[in-house]
Amino acid sequence: MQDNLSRTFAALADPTRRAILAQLSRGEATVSDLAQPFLKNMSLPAVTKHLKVLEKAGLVSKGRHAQWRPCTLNTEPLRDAVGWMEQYRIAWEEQLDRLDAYLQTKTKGTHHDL
Amino acid sequence: MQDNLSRTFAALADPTRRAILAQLSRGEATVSDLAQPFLKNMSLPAVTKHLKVLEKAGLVSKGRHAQWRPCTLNTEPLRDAVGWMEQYRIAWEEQLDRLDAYLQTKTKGTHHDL
DNA sequence: CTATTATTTAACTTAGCAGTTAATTATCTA
DNA sequence: TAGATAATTAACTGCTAAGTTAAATAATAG
Repeated sequence: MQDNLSRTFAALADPTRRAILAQLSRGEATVSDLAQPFLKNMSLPAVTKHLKVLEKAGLVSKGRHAQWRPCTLNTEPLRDAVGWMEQYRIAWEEQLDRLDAYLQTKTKGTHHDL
Repeated sequence: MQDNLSRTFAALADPTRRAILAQLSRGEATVSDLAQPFLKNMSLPAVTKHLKVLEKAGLVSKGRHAQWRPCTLNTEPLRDAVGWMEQYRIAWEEQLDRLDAYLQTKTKGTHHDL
């Protein structure tokens, strides 16, 4: 996976990783804090691996404090991803307009107007 | 890959597929239209597969016109993806604020103010 | 029916991801 | 130093994704 944008989207393409980011958006957390909600379903090394994917995408930074590794959210890649999607805003607003127009012509011929 | 959001992000995690979407945002195109920019680097079946990934994510719809399959962009999954990211807007605006504050304290002590 | 164009499917290879358990490293505390 | 806690690394498995070439299907045109 060559480029940053691909790495970011790939990192987001997993519900566990998205949940980790959601948790980090509420503040710093250690690896075991982050792992705790998942330990019924997966092992700690699995969470470590997910964090590594998020780190490589630049979405998470890991610090050191004694034996803990406090993690923080880094939003810059998210901004880049949204930025890439913004280029489609025109296209999707057109689609909403078409839907709008369609719904209007649809109601025009029925008894539901008014 | 269970859920729609994961499928959408996974579909976006490839530069070829993003380029296909970019082309479709400029209007309807057939499979060979879409494939043409890539045929130096990959085969036509490879493009067919990429399109299938985009279809399964709901990002592309394929019609029929004689032997051609005209493809169109479907932006709804993109809206969902942006919607998911919006929940981090608060977090990332805080980051911008912190950066801002940092830059201000940094300039305060230098000769660069004014 | 045959040939041509557009696209897909089949069968296969290669590589990487997500998970596991067991062992290792890092750090603090007694 | 020994033991406990936090986290990572190693080695392995199973699955899926991305690409290939060759064959099959869909539709048109002669």
